[in-house]
Amino acid sequence: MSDQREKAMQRRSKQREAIHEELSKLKTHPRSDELYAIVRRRLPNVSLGTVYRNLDRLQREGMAIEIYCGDFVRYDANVSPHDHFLCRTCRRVWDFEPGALRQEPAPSEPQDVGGFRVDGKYTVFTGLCPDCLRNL
Amino acid sequence: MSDQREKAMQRRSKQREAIHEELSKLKTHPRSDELYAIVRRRLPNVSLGTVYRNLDRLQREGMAIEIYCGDFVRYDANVSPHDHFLCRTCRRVWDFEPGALRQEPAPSEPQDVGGFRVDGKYTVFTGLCPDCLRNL
DNA sequence: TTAAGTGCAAATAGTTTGCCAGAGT
DNA sequence: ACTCTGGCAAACTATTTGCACTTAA
Repeated sequence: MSDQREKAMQRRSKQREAIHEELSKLKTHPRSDELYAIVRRRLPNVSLGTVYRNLDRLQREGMAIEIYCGDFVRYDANVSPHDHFLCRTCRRVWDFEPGALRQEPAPSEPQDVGGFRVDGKYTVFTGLCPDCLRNL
Repeated sequence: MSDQREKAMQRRSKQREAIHEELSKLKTHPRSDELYAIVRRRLPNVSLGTVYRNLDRLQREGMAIEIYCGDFVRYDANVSPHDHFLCRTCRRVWDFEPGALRQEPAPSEPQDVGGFRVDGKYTVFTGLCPDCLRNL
């Protein structure tokens, strides 16, 4: 009764490495197209589809997280638990450690709560960033 | 120096009323197309564009909230602070009051934190819902 | 009467996918 | 060699928008 399926062999690729490295350097939580432009400076032939495929894979493997911003997704190579701030005006995302608004950290192991298996949590604060507040 | 601009007059419409009422009846956090199908039973000629326009307006007026699910948006007429759970498999959204994982409520008034004006907060837990856990 | 709101369809934009060539082990 | 991975472009899907017509006030 054992599962006979072969696990697909995982190969490394310079594209995925470049995508992960460039994402790791950034603190700006780039959109796919922004990261694509940056990776293209290193690998001029990389395609946007490859960026999407690898961001999805990195996320599934726990090496990146997705931040849903409504009209698009932003990516972050910092997978340690932290919150974000989404500016309603410029739609940039910032890391946020709000002191007085401190959150419970996400469970590090999947945890069963009321019949749900919780394996992640994300908190996004919304409002106006300092730049947009200044230009009000 | 006073602002002479006329504020645009706001009219009621049976479409917006129907959209808000039907959304209020639902506890399922529908997608736009799901709500569209329901409203269409009352107003067979409403268009999807009208549903979008009014959901956006209800949200801006504080009568509904948007829940970003990555590939689409879900809507909720319950604007009182509460968290959500997004199932990674079926991508349904549930209300979530996680007891041990209790959150700080969102600030009811805009609050300035480290140069940011925070006017909202949303927390989404992710994982597997009871149904999908059963079918594993 | 008049401009806000709607219906419709076309346009937009982010993301996904099929296919075949290319590369990692 | 075997098959995972990528490049490319077409396809897909949620959402937005332009425009002429309705309708609330």
